[in-house]
Amino acid sequence: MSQVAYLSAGKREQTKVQNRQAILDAARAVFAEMGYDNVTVRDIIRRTGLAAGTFYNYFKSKEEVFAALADDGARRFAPVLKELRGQGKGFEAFVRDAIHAYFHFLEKEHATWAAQRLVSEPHPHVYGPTPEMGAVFAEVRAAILEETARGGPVADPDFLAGACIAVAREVGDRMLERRPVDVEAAADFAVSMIVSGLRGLPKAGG
Amino acid sequence: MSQVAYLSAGKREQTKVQNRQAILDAARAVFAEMGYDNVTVRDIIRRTGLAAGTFYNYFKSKEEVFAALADDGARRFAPVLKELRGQGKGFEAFVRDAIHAYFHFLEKEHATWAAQRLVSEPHPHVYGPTPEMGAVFAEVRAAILEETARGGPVADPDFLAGACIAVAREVGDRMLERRPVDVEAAADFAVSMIVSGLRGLPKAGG
Amino acid sequence: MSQVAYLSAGKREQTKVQNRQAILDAARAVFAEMGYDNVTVRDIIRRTGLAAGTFYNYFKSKEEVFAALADDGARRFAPVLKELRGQGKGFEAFVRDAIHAYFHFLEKEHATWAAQRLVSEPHPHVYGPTPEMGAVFAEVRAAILEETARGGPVADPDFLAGACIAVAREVGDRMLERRPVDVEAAADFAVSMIVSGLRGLPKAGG
Amino acid sequence: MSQVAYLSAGKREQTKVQNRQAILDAARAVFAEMGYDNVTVRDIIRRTGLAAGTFYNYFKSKEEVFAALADDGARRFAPVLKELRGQGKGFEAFVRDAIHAYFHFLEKEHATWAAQRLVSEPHPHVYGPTPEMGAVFAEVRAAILEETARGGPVADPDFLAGACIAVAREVGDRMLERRPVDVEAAADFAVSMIVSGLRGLPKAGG
DNA sequence: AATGAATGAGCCTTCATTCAT
DNA sequence: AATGAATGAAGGCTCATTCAT
Repeated sequence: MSQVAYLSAGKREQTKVQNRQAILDAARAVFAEMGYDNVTVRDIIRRTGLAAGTFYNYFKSKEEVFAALADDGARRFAPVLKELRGQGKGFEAFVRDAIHAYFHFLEKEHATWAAQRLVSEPHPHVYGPTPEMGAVFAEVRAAILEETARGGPVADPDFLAGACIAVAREVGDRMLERRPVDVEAAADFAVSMIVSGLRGLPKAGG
Repeated sequence: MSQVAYLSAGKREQTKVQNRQAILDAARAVFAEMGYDNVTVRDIIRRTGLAAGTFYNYFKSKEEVFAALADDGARRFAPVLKELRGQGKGFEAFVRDAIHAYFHFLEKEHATWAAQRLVSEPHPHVYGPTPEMGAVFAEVRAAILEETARGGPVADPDFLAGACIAVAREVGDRMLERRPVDVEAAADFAVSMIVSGLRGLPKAGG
Repeated sequence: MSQVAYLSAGKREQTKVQNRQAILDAARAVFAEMGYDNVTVRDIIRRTGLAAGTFYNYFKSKEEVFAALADDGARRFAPVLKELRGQGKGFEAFVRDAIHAYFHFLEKEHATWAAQRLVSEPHPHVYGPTPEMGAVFAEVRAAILEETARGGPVADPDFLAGACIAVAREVGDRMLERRPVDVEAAADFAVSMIVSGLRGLPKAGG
Repeated sequence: MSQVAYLSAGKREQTKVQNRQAILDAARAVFAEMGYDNVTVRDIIRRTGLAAGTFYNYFKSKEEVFAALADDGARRFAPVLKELRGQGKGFEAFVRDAIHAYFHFLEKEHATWAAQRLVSEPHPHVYGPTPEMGAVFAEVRAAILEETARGGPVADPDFLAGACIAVAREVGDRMLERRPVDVEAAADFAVSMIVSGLRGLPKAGG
């Protein structure tokens, strides 16, 4: 029994992992299509082809799937940001790199998300959170605050972080909606807006 | 009943208008308290004290109430923007005035809205649309695009409008969450971010 | 509108009362047939022919229906017991009259209940509480305790009340299961068991 | 595995018996704690630590476990009753001995059961069957009928057996709920009620 | 045999919507 | 028009049972 344990861990375990992933994938898709609030557990499970009850073998609730997705996104994007921060290239370079990294991340990982706004037209859903965004935003915000602490603009940090995030998010969203997706152009625009915007704010000690 | 019909708007008419307004008011309140997605028609009518069926004499659905609220907001805010545009004080002045007008509007009309994000904490709702915002945004966006057309930055207009709106929205939201609500500070910040950001973008013919 | 209020209170109210009664009747029947624990709200509502949701217009839960039935039973039987107590005919006479009253009550009001044990054969349900019984038992118990306090047997009052109730209940149940239902014979038996049993217990001051 | 098959009951056999017993023990415990009706198969197997599917290697359903427990109880209590019957000490002595034996059995075997009614307070569960009780009652009833046949009271045997059983059951239940558990007092009370009660009934040929 | 994930029926409950009054 | 009870479609969730491993 245990002599093959170092292999793929048996068919059962494999299926289990696959199912879990299937649920996560389905959840991501329906969250994107219908917006978190409008999604039901049944919507998620229906898309997987699994039985209704199976969902509850993996997650206790919609919230838990969402959290898992967010963790997932954070786990994958956080290292990138951390490395950028460690490079010590200065504030504007960091913003530039972070935005580019984020936009590339968005594009690579979630090309499918563009559907979100289009599909949800009939109901007044405007900004649906996507799980990874929440996680990513938290990271970006932390990074920005940290940079701010190092002699950056002294404007209200919450307003600042919020505004930067809002711009990146907004432009990133729109980027994904377009065909073809032009990451460079979108990132350049966002960087320009943010960097210029920051320059206009009062500096510490200035 | 009809013996008083010689008045300008018989009692029926009066009640009709009042009921409609009661529903709108209740809807605005519960949208603010629970977030659009979580509101049920029952929540709305329960707050009016009217009977369930009465709702359907005025609106076909929650969506329709939302749209009506948005219209309402637009109707009240649009004239303000229009006047600002007509003053011909130049681009940056317009942005400044528009932002201030919007933030004051937010504060005056909807001081109660600040509750929205706080109460919805337990679930990952991030950006809840509020009806007036949709309408206001549409106005602001149109105004910005118009200004852009007059020799403003040539950056992608969708990105630009989106980014400006996003900043105003984000900062405005955060402003409402604070105690005390400091409209001037928030507006100054938003104006600074946007105006500086715009300056960094390439000008037409530049 | 109000000029007919002294009449049957309008068709709406009438239907409402009828529906409520239909649910109570259905509940009584299925409680009897399947035992309280095994009954689902759907079992109840299914038997009424009403829609599933309608149940919740009248009761919040199975428990509430049960309580309503119990109240009902108590309301109808309590006066009878009270009168018996007031007659001051002495202890044994009271027991005799109470048992007879109870058995007649059982028979008149709930001849349909006999189904209970027979139908529930497949599952090990032994003693299902029936709503009225709970109420009636509470009354009988109180009456017995009161009598006990007047110089009756000094045996443990809980044991005593429990035993009397158990005998009445048991014999009453069996009586209902038989065809024809012979109230007199059953009541005589129960009275005899209880009265003789009581005589064997030590008296106060004896 | 089979290399130890020369033992009286190979390991498999051993485990098989142990698992069966584990399920029975767990079932008894949860029946006592939550009441038969509220117990799910999952509750039972969860307590054993076995896998869900394993349950079905031993029993087809909750009902079957219940029956097995009842058999078990019967198997252990029946010999006691049989011996009492064989002693030929007369009717009342038999009743006395049987009641005492039953109450002692209750106390020894199931001291833990007292929880049953207390924990199930919130719902109107009144008399939950416990497996052994069913078996024991069957035995007691048979014994009583047999004694009745030997010149005892000629009252309706079903009423009589039912009433005796009901008294024993009721008082036994209440006994278990008390602290400390006083078997003698409870048994004396029950015996007194039953014996006196029987004396009041018409004798055969009397 | 034991395992434990998958299944899907079924329960409770809420809700938008209809419609007789 | 206003009323508010009835309706029935979902949705969340649990559970007995099966079955591949």
